[in-house]
Amino acid sequence: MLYAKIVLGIPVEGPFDYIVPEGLSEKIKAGSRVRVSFRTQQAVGYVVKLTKKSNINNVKPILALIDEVPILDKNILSLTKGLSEYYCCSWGEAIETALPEVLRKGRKISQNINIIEETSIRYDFRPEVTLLHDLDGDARWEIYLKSIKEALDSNRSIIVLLPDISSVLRAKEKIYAHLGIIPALLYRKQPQELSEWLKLKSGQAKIVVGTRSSIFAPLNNLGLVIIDEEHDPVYKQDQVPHYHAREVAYIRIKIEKAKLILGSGRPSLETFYSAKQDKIKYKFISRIKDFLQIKIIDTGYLDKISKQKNIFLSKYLEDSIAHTLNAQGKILLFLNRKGFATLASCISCGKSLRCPRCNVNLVYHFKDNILNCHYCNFKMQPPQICPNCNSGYIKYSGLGTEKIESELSRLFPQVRIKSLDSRKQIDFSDIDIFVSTQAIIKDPDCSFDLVGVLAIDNSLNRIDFRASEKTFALLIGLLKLTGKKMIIQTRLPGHSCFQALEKKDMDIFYAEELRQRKALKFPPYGHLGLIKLRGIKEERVKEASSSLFDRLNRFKKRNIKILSVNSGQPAKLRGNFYWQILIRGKEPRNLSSFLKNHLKDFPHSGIIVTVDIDPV
DNA sequence: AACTTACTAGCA
DNA sequence: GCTAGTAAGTTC
Repeated sequence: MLYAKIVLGIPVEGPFDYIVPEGLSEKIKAGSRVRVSFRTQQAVGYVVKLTKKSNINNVKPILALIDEVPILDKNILSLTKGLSEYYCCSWGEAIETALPEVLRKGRKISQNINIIEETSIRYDFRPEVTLLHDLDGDARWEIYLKSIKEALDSNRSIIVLLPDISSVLRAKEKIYAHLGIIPALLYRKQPQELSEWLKLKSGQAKIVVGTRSSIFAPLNNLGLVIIDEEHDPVYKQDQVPHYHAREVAYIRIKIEKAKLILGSGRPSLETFYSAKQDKIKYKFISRIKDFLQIKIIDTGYLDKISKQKNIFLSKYLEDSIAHTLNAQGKILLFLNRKGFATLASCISCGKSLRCPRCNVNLVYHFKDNILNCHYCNFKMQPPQICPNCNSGYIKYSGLGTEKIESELSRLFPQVRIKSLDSRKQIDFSDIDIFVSTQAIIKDPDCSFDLVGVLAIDNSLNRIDFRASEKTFALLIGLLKLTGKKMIIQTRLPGHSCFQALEKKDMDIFYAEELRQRKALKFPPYGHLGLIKLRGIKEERVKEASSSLFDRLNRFKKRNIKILSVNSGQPAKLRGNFYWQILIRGKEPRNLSSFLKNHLKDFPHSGIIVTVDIDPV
C-alpha cells in the first residue's frame, strides 16, 4: 500500500497520511496538489512525501489529483519547510503563502500549459550575498543590469524585488530598455497573477520583477535575487506567517546556490552588521555629495518662545526659505504627521525620559499621571526635575497640528504653496513651497533646492526600538530630494542621526546604533519574537497572557529570555482586546520551535494566538 | 481553521 | 431533565 504525507493550509502542523489510490500511484509525487477529505470537509492538500507504511488507524484515500505535474518542486518544498521552521507556522501555511490565490483555492491549471518537470542540471555556484550601499538609484541599477545579464548568460533565472508596484513598473521598463526582455510581473492582487506565474513555471520567462511575495516565484535554475531598497519595512508581511522577504531570500539562495544583491542607500542594521562582520560582501559606492549643504538647527529655544504663538520655523530656516524664493528655487517642507504618542522631554536639555531597561521613550499617560514603557511595562511617577540635567522642567508634548500651510501663507503671502497628504499625482511646476509627509519620498522624479525638515523628533521619539533606524532612513530619503541644501530642525542636535548627516559620514549613525542594540541584545545581536493574543473578553485575554508568560518562563531554555507581557498597542482594536508577550533569543529557529512546543498544548479557548518572529 | 463533543449554568 | 452557551479536543 502506498501512502502520501500531506500538509494543509491550516495552523496545524501535520502532516496527515492518506492512501494513494491504485490509479494515481504513478502520477502522485512529492509536490503534487491533491484534493482530500479532512474531517467533515474537503480541502486542498500538498503531498510532501510518499511512504509504504502508516501508523494511523483509519487512513482515508486521496480524492483526486489536481495537476498532472507536481506544482511544487523540491526547492520550493524545502524553502517552505525552512520558512515554517523560521517563522513558526505550519508547512502547509508556508506552502500556501508561496502560491497564487487561485491555486490555493484548488483551481485547475488549464491543460495546454506545459509545466516543465524539474531540471537536474546543477550549476556549481556558491551562494553569495552582497550589500550594495549606494545612495544613487541609477548607479545601483547599472550593477543590477550587469548582474542580470551575467545570470542570463549562464542560463540562470532572476528575481528582482521592489517595495511597491510603481517601482515594479519602472523596473520593468528599465529591464526592457536595456536588455530587450519583458520580465514577468508578480504582485498580490495582480489580475494576471496566475498567467504570469505560469510563464515562470513553464520557463517562458526567466526574469520576474515584483513585490514581497515574488520571492516565492516558481523559477527553474534560480541564479540571482536582487532586493532593491532592502531596508524598506514593506518587505515584512504583517499577516501570519510574518515573513521578511530578505530572510526568505537568504534561505532560498542557500538552497538554490544563487547570488543575492541587497541594494540600499540606507541599509537595515541587520544587513549593515552582516557586512561589517564580513558575513556578506560590502560595496560602498556613493557618499553624501560634498556640495550638498546640510544644516542641523537646534530648536530647543523655540519651545520657550512658542508658548503663545505657534512658531515652528527657526530664524535660519525662515531666512533660507526667503533666500531660496528670491532665487526662484523650489522648497520642500517635510512634516511627519504620524506619531501622536505623548512624549515627556526636558525643555532645557532636550532629552526625553527613557525606560532604564529598554531605552525607549516613556509615554506619559494623562489619565493615570504616570510614565510607562510599552516594551517592558515599567512605570514611574513623572519627575519634578530632569534626571539628566537637574534643571529645567519636563514638558509633555503631542505633535502640533499641521496648520503649516496657512501659517506659511501668512509669512509669505505672494508665494504659491501646496500641501500633500494623500497620494495624488502632483504637478510641481506651479508650486514654490511644497508641504508634505513622507509619501513624497516614493516619488522618483521630484527635486527641490531646499528641503526643510520639521518635527522630525516625533519620529525619533517613537515607542519602537527601531525608531532611530527608521528616522535615519527617512532623512536619507529626504536628502535624495534636494540638489543643494537640507535644513533639519531638532531639539536633539547631538543625536547620531543628525551628526552622521552633518559630518556626511553614515558610519557615525551605524556605529552608535549598533552600540545601543548590542547593549540590549536587540537585533542584529539577537532575535525577538512577539506572541500576540486577542479575544473578545478583556479579562480572559489578560489571564491567558499572564499564564502563557508564566508557562514560557517555566520551560524557558538557554539562550531564550521571556522579556515582557503587556497589553497591545492599541489595546483594543475592532472589538478585540490585545495582549502581547515579547521574547528574545539567539536563533530564530530556536525561538520558533520553543514556541511551537509550548503553544501546542496551551489551552486558549476563545483566544487567538499568533507569533511574529523578528517583528519590525 | 473548522469542526465535533463534553461540560456548565440556568430554568421549570 | 432539558437546553443554550461555551470550553476543550480533534483532524490522517
